[in-house]
Amino acid sequence: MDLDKKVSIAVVRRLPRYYRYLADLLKMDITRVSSKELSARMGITASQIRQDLNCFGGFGQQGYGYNVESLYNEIGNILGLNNKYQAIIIGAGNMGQALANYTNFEKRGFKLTAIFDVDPELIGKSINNIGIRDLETIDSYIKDNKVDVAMLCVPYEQTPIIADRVARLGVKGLWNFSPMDLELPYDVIIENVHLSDSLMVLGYKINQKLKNGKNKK
Amino acid sequence: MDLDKKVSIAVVRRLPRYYRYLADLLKMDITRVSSKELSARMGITASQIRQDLNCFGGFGQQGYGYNVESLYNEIGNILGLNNKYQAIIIGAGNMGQALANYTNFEKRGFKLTAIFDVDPELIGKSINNIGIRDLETIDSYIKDNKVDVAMLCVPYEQTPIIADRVARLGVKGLWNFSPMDLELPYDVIIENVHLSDSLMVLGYKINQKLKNGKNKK
DNA sequence: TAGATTGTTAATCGATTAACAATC
DNA sequence: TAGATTGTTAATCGATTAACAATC
Repeated sequence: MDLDKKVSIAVVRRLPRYYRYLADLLKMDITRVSSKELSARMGITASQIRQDLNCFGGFGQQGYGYNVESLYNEIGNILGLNNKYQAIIIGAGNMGQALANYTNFEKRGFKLTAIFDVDPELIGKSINNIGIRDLETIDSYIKDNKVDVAMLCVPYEQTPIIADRVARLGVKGLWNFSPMDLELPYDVIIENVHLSDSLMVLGYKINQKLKNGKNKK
Repeated sequence: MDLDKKVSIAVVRRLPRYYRYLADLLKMDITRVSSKELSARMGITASQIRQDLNCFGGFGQQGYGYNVESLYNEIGNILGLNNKYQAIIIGAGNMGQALANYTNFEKRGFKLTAIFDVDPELIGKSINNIGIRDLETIDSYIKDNKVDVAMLCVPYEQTPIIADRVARLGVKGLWNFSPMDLELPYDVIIENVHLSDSLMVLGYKINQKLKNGKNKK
């Protein structure tokens, strides 16, 4: 419980995985788990599991292991899933609509409150009970509603412009779906989802496998 | 050009980023770039850039740097963007539809040939000129059409079942959008897009920032 | 108590950065 | 040629793994 030594991003990115595996165990009514058992399930070393968890506190008990439910809750807290960060989606195209239909924002610590677009066809409609508003009105909306997070699903060229605009208005975090690395001169947290990068990496991996297959002959 | 020392995944995941930045330079009609200049743009060290590129070959020239266009093409080749991996989308819900509307598959080395779903309302319709077929018919489709990649956008519970099914049929790679880590006893390449994990990490980062802000006072 | 398993320190491994000879 | 910049080796840094005393 002392900490505030900086936790590396590698550790942080494993937290949601732990959380998922613990949810599975919970569902199976398993009440305790050792780092060794979890290691076998997850395919990472028991040592790493213990190291990772100890970045945040001593959640286990010698000779016993970890209580599944309490560890699950602890990790949920660390991830801030109990938050209600006010979130908006900008861009109601395919990706924006897919996101808007995501039903687990609240379980992840977010609350979707509005969607914005420029298309008159879309403005006024609703997705999942969330209204689509005119992008022109976004400034006052953010000011009035203390928006914490903007989810950016706008076309490539628009992305840096909109990102800058909402960052100026005090949004704390951006979830960016455009294939670019945003650089903002503000103190804004950015989490990128680079789908096309991921796709290219998939292509690379398949190539490698095929190549190696041939070489082995 | 010797290589086949294994390239680490960290390096591979940077390749699409290099590719994007080089595309930007190309668009600006910049013909040459040094690792130092690229370093300044990308915010990674020049040393790392040179190390990364030299995993694949000596693309530069002493005293000159790198030719933007040829480096761009080289990286495209390494990523296999000239491939035409036959791809199908399984699940025509929100995410599946968003993917189906993605227009750059061919630029990324993939060709979308079919979409599958179980919903009678959807079967027979088309997205982006690609027909939605009955999931029941997927086995014969994969056999007849030599499908390389399946993009999994099916509900959580279905995912491992469908993944196993298409893996058995010889699909080479899976692009998985379900929040689970697929484990298949086959030699299948898996690339995960864990959107909810990404969202939780965003939440974590925002929490940390807020916490540190308070501590600093 | 004896056995099990953590929390934590120390050792190893791999990735990043620095340095510089090679060379365009 | 002199200057610039690569390719590559060596040094550093950080993350993962191993080991084990502490303790439930």
